[in-house]
Amino acid sequence: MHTRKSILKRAFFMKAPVEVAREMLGKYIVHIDNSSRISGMIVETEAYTGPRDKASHSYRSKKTERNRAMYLPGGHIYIYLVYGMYWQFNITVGSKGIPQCVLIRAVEPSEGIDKMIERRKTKKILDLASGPGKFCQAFGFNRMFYGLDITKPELTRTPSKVYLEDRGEIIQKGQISIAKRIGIDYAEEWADKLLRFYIGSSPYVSFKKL
DNA sequence: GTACAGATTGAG
DNA sequence: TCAATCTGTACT
Repeated sequence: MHTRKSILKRAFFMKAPVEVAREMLGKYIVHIDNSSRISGMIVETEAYTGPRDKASHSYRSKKTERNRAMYLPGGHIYIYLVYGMYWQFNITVGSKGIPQCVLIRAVEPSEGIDKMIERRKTKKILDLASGPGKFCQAFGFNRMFYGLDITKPELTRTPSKVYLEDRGEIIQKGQISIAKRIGIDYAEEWADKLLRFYIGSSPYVSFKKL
């Protein structure tokens, strides 16, 4: 059977964060630059649902120099530094002016594994992208990617192209595990909401158990 | 201006 | 268990 690869378009991201977070599982994130082509299957995501969400940088519609990309239409990159050293890669979701996004927390490496090993300084495939900071390091994502539109890679003027691709992987509903988000204990009642999604059988997720 | 916590990670 | 180290916020 033949499956066609297709780049995910704007419409894919113009939905509720929870819906997009679930549908991103099984999709491939691709980064092409001058020297390499890197890709992997997304196996873990988190939804950040907007101004009411106490865990979100856009809680109470806050707008700062750091988070202004959250207000872009669905399909743009919101990337920021945490703990002074690790990048976190989000994709905006929904309409312009509504600050929602999905965080990519873990990826199963596919193409460019040698390059990932070089950047991550480990040969353990399970450690290459099994966490949001690890994933960014493996893929070479940093502030240069801030605000890029991943639905129009052909228009990108930077040397790098980034997009999500559907390669025909089917993730059944029963394969998706749901849990609390990681590292947001300060978010009171929002800390307990089940907004993390991952492929339960994947060894490439950031935490092996709940 | 100072102080401090954070959507994490790897070493000890 | 802890420290690395940048950004935003709440103070002085």
